[in-house]
Amino acid sequence: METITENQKLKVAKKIKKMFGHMKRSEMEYCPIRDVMALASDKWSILIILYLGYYPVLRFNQLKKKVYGISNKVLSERLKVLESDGYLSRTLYPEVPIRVEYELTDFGHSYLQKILDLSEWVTTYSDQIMANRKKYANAQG
Amino acid sequence: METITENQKLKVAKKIKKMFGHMKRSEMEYCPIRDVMALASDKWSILIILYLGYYPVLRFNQLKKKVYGISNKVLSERLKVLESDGYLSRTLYPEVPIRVEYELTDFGHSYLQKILDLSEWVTTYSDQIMANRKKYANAQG
DNA sequence: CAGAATCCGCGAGGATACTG
DNA sequence: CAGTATCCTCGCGGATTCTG
Repeated sequence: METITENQKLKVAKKIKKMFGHMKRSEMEYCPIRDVMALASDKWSILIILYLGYYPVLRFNQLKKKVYGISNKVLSERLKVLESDGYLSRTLYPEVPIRVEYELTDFGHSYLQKILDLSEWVTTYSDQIMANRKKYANAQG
Repeated sequence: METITENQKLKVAKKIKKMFGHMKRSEMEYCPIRDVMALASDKWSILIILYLGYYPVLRFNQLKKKVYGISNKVLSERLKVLESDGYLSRTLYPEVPIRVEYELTDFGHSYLQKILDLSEWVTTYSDQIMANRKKYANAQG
């Protein structure tokens, strides 16, 4: 683990102040950043976005198979939210039977890249985290 | 919104394959990345980490005041998890009355920087997301 | 096929009181 | 002061059935 200098810590503090400093404590509850993140950072949404990043376009039931274990209800809910926020597009083909295709928007792709960045970071440190967890568990008995 | 090229999309797909391709679908449920993320990306944990990034060291009740609205139970739970995973350190001073201080580890600082990166991205696009949301809501009636 | 509707369980999280 | 211990509720998410 590379050590973080005092200077870097100061920079971070400054950045936090810039980003959140203008907010009152009671407003932090409704912080737009958390609001935005909350809707697209849950377990199912991330999986949906990952699969749509891997397979360019997927239909409802295809997604349901890929996103192992998700229910109809939750899948359609998440898709609505993700469409509403602009992460993906929904295209309906009025054939018989009906066909609906989902794919990431440019915005969705942009988000996906951020997620992958974070995932890489997590991957780098996950062993260390697991070790920490074990050590802590043993220390607690 | 800058357009994303087909080439970039391919790169992303490749990266996804590299990171997740070796996993079976049923294993995605227990993906270590999601496991790690889940514990440190919830609403309260992020606030705790943010405040500890801004104030170098805080005691239990100080945190409780800063992290507006959190309950005793949840705060102590989150602190345990975050300590267990190595994001922060807990130092107990056996005075009377007792004193306990929390502060970020280097690892926690590293995570904080990732969070801030993501926040900056969200900030850049939050207006657009809100606009999308409104447009979608109106379209649905 | 792509969802909507309904019902239900359970577990995270809140409020409060208590303790070393 | 720094947390436990309890109790309770409320809403997410799962399973199933139904429909255009």
